Amino acid sequence: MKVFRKKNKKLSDFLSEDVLEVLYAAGREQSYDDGEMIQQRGDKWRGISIVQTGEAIAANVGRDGSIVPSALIKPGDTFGEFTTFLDLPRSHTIFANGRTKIRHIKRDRFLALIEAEPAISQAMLTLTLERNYELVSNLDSNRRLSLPARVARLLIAEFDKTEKAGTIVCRQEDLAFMIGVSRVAVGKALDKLAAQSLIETGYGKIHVPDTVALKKYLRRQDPLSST
Amino acid sequence: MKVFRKKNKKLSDFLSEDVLEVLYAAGREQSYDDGEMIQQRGDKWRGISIVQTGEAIAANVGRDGSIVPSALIKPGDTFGEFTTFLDLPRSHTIFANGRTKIRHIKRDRFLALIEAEPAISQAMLTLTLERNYELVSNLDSNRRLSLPARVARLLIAEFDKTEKAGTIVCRQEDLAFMIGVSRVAVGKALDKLAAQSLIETGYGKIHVPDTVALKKYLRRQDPLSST
DNA sequence: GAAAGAATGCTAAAAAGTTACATTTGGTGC
DNA sequence: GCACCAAATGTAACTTTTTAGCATTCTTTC
Repeated sequence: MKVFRKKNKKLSDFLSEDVLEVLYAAGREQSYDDGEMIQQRGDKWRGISIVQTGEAIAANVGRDGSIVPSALIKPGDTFGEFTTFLDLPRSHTIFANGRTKIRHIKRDRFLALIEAEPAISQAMLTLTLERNYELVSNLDSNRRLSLPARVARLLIAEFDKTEKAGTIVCRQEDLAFMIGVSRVAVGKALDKLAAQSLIETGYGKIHVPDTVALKKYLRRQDPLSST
Repeated sequence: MKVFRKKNKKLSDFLSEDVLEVLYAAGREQSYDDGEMIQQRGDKWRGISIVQTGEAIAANVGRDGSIVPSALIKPGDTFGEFTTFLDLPRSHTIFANGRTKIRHIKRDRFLALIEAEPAISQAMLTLTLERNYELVSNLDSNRRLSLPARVARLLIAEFDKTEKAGTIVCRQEDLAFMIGVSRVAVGKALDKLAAQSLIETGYGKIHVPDTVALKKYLRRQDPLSST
């Protein structure tokens, strides 16, 4: 399964080298083999973890026992905030995707650290607000927009602002998962977009001949959209 | 329209009297009459606002121009975080609901303040993470659960943990709005719950004779649910 | 206690989404 | 290059939800 790249900012974008070093020094680095479990949903271990090299996949177990990946965690990304600040157990099971090194910082140690270095909690606050905003605007779009528009929104997000055209390599099933509907529904939505020549579908890929036109289409559907 | 109460924590739950005083002193108090507009979607004014007395309603403008309330902001609640930390324009239009006093703190002033008082950004971080967690678990439920189960979940959230039974005063339309479906669909879902004697519907109210039974029903539908 | 307004109930048709199964596509080994 | 297999997409029947209209029931108020 393809997990779409998150283009989000990271802690390291907000912290100076000095602070980062202090932060890293507070943790214990651990290596994981490809596929190895890093944490399990429900685990009580509390603290912040930072991916150093490699990547990890956060997943949930579906009702039928199948494993449903939900996010790709890349170098510089953190997880464990809920356990550290909200006293909640781990909400996802996380696996290493390829050989991966992760730095774990114990809760108490981390809390002491942000006491000493206020920049850390401010950086985390900014990141969390960003994520929050993203969640809210997704929720909002999903309410107001038709499925073709939501698909268009997702496709647009995969392009950099300046790209005029391009091909996205992904299966319809991946899009379906991200949006939270069935593959068939996505297929129909893609048909509708294709009927307006906004996209061209292929086997395992989708070509967008004119990103500007697609954005214009989305704006027509969603006047409030600022994206 | 009834807007469901948020039972969330507030900044004041995390900050000492001293810090709170400093925070309040940094702002300028402003009074609003009932219905007066406090901010408008798109406004560029940056800073944090804290409700002191009264309450405010955050709303969005629907596609048809109708005003759709989306949250009730109560004393102690804050808004404006996105504008302060993410450089985004105001995402909602906010009206005073009854005579309301609000303390506005300018962005630069606020940033200087959290530099001096790290406890503030840490408190905000905790609050934001909490909200984040709520959003994620909602998103998740909505994906996996049938409509009756989602309705049940919403009803359960209205009770305190200890309450064994009770009546919720709300229109089906309010439930529909919160879940994001039509009133008719909610009506049918309520019928299904009523058929299992989990609830009793009334005019503008819903009675839950046994919250434990309702929770049990929800858990049956959603094994992952911890709520 | 009648009238007006508010909320729910009901119906039917259309739209959107799901499930299960069929077909097409692209790679692999020979 | 061809036969085959797995992966990805397409199709069709079915279910859920929406929309929209009107009917009914409940509450408040005069």
